[in-house]
Amino acid sequence: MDLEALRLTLALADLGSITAAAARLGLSKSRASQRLQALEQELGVHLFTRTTRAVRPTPDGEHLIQRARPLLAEADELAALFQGPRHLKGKIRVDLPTAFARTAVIPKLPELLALHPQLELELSTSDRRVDLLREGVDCVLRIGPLHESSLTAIRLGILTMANCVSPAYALRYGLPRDLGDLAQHWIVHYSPTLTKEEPAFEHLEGDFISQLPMRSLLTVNSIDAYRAACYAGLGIIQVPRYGAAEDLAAGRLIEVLPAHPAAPMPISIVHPHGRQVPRRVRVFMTWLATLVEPLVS
Amino acid sequence: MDLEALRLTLALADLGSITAAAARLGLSKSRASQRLQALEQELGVHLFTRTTRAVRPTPDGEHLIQRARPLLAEADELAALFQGPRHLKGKIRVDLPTAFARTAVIPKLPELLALHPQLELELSTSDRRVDLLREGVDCVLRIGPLHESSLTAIRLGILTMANCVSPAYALRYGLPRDLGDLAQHWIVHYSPTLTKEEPAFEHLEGDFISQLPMRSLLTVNSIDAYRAACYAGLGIIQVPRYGAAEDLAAGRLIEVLPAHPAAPMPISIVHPHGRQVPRRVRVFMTWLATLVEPLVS
DNA sequence: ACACACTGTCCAGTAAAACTGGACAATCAC
DNA sequence: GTGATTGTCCAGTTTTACTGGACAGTGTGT
Repeated sequence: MDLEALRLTLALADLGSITAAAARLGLSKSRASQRLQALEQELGVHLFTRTTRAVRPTPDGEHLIQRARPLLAEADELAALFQGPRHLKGKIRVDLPTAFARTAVIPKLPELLALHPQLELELSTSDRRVDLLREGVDCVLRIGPLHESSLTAIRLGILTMANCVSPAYALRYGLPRDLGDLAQHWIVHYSPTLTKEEPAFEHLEGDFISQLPMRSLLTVNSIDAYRAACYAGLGIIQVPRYGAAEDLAAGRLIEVLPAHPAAPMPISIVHPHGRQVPRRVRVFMTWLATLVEPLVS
Repeated sequence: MDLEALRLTLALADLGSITAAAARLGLSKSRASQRLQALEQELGVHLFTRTTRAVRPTPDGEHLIQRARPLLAEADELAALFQGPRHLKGKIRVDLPTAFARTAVIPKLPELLALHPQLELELSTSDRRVDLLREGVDCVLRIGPLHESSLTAIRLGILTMANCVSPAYALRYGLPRDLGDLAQHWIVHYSPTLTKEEPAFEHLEGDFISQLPMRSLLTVNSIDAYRAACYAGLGIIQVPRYGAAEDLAAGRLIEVLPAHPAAPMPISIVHPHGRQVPRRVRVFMTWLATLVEPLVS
């Protein structure tokens, strides 16, 4: 069963003539007749009684028509979803992780805004969980595991992790050679909610995630503070490799225990719109995804 | 946009692999790849980010998937409507005009019931309006104009009319030669509701319907009484030609004023089921329609 | 009553897809 | 590294979609 056949059926019901229906759909009346017969044979029922003067639906035809009409309307709407005006307009409210916004998104923003001059963007950066619905945000980029909710999540990929220390730290404490050395080392404790979790070194043990408890000098709840603590030589941090790559190359950070990275972090877009996503938001999300793509494995 | 492409999209989303999706749909992976690219080009967006190891939907792809899923489910349901078990079973309650049931339907019933041994038919015959919903009737055949309502009506065609008298009438009053003669004649007054309408001779005046008031000896509210009155020589009756054909041929009735027939009567099936018509009812309606077909113009 | 215009169907041939199998570079597992 | 597997590309082949014209049947207009 194909949509074109249904379209023909509806045109036929509306116009009451194969010739007219064929003309509306832009095909020859021979073909229209053929397709109708093919559909009837496929379904095993007669859909229209045909005299030379009128084409009238049978009861079966009538039922097909009644159910096909909303179906086709929905299909057309779906097709129309992806073609609209060339330029976007309106306001989009977005929330991004601080570091990611600064390094990956904001530098590319001028291109997007130049493409869509009527677009207004309201970009907040935070690492805390944002109540999308309450704050009226259109979409957020989330790094880390997702908590299931009524929101729609789209996984963009995963970020591989790296364990890093600063040269100042290496000078004072040395570099760990294996997991056993970690008992003599310090980790910077990242705890978004500042709750009671114990500081630990997370690493992959085959396919499983292990937590190795460690000493910690400092607990922080923001990514910026996390990295700043590392620069200051306060301990090991575990961060996405993409964000550390530049610092590693420049020698501002040193990777340790490369054989024991933390579990890779999923990176996702989350949005509160159900399936009726405004076009401008959809396009923005697509654009965001293209920015993320080169960073993920 | 075609349903198969959407089906591929869904399979792709479920399985995360072009090879696997192609296998599920029973086509080569080359073709699956081609079709995906064709769809992406048609919509003008990338639907999946493809690495050699994983195929993941983009935000656009995710939206398409979410909306395509119910669409396809509905399409499948629609296709399934017309194929079911070969035999029908269950009870069908039908109401037919008395004369039509006796002459056209009941003689053919054995064939239908032989075809579907599990089918129970409850056939009531009446000419009054039946409250389908209250009485739990599955469908009725209605001859005459329809009153719009919440019920679904399917027009099967129109019945051409004939004006008839009995030989007894002709003997006593003679035959009218033209409309002017009717002042000297009698008509049998058919009034389903026995209300205050005046007896009249209905006839076509070009494309318009004219009512010519006439004298009447008797008013009846059932088709059987209507015809009986005519046989008894009480006046002219206006009936569908198909029902009178046999009597006319046998000389039991005589056609008068053949150039001035009453307005042709639409004949329709009316049923209270919305768009969810049980299969047995649908098949019965189709069967009924095939019976009606040779009788209508 | 007659020719006429027009209906839907049938029947060739033709153009256009749908589809396939195999080759290929890229990538992950071992 | 090596091998298996991924998605894509590229030929050729099969299948289908489609067309124009012929046809019988049927209302319309004169």
